[in-house]
Amino acid sequence: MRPKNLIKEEAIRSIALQIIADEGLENLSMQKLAKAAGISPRTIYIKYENKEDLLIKLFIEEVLGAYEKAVLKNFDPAAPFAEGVRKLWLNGFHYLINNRHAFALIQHGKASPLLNRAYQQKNIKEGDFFGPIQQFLTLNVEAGIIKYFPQEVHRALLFSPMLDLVAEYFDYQTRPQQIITPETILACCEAVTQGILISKK
Amino acid sequence: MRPKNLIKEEAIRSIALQIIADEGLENLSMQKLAKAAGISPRTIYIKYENKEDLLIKLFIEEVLGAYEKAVLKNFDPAAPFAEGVRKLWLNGFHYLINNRHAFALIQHGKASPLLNRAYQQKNIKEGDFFGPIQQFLTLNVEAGIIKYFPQEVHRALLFSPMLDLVAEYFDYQTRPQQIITPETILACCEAVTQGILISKK
DNA sequence: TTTGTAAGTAAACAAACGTTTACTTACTTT
DNA sequence: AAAGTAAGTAAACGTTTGTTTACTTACAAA
Repeated sequence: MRPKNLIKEEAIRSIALQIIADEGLENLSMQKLAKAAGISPRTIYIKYENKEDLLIKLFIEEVLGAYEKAVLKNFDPAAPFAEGVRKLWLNGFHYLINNRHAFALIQHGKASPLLNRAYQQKNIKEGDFFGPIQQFLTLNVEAGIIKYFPQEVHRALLFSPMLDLVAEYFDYQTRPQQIITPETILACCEAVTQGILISKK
Repeated sequence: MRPKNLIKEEAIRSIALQIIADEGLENLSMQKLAKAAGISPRTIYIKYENKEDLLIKLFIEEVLGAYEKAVLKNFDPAAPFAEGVRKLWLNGFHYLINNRHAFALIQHGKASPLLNRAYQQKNIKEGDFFGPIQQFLTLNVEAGIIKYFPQEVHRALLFSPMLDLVAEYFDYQTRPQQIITPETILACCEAVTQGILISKK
């Protein structure tokens, strides 16, 4: 039996991400993708059931999986709160600005009903997505260091500004001066941290 | 000369928004839209140059315009900082949870290169988009009440968690218990406010 | 070295795409 | 009341869509 050509599999995924980032999800077609990857449309269907299957696997496995790994790299849930948040911010920020295509699909994941549903199902099936972060937050709530919120709310407060700053970073890449510097990121990280600390009166 | 039927114009816009919210931008087609609105495809082309023109006008005029108006309703740039932010949060949150279709297109605006470009151009042409908020922030920076950041960064810190919470609100609408309550919103609003205040030591 | 078989290709399928053509309708102006 | 005209329709344009059919290729196992 002829073995799968893994290089072609990788080409499909990376070129699909590139088209989505440059032209949007609405402009990705199977035929365009095949032509850009230098393969027959049929070959895509050997590796993926159909277009939806390709998009979902791209989003969940290729993008979210790698993003989670990058964010959690060298992260210690037992670290002091401010230090832990800083680690997560810097990991996430550096990964995303160096992986523009992945960031683009993450943004699509918040807009497209198809990807949104897939994400919700993944979150339900594997409750431990970004598990160490949940553990980290629970520890700090129980220690009376930060305010209690449901985990989704904690995530919105702590990390959604970071994603917005990545978007601004890319916007400013085409302009003469970048305003999203490493110092900006650290200052913003401190601000969100300060926001959910229980203030010592 | 036969006058334009404004009811049909409104139908095109509202049904387009509905399709985008329910099926995603990638599943909106001119023929599908015409059929759903009970009109001929040609009629859409009387009011819009082409599909891109329709999407951009929907996004900029119909959605962002109305959103800006709702957020700024009864907002006073001279109000105390915490009070002003609270007003903006409540205005925005209530508008978005009552206008699911508008929220969906705003999310697409962050993902789709077409809409993203259109937004950037609008922002460059009319520098006063969300002008009263800029004024409000400048006032509070100059008074030494809040930390200085570029306006885009201020907006990321103050408002991106709110949009994320709206997304969570809709996610939880299909589940037995809503976790994003008015109390949650107020508590989160206080957290982001606390984050950018200059702490009195 | 031959053979079995899944991986891969080129070409095609019907359906749907964005947009236009040819025509009719309804209202304003005279 | 008649004429002029932009709004509107039904049907079609050529192209592209997602997916499949019929065939070839390249490798593992025998």
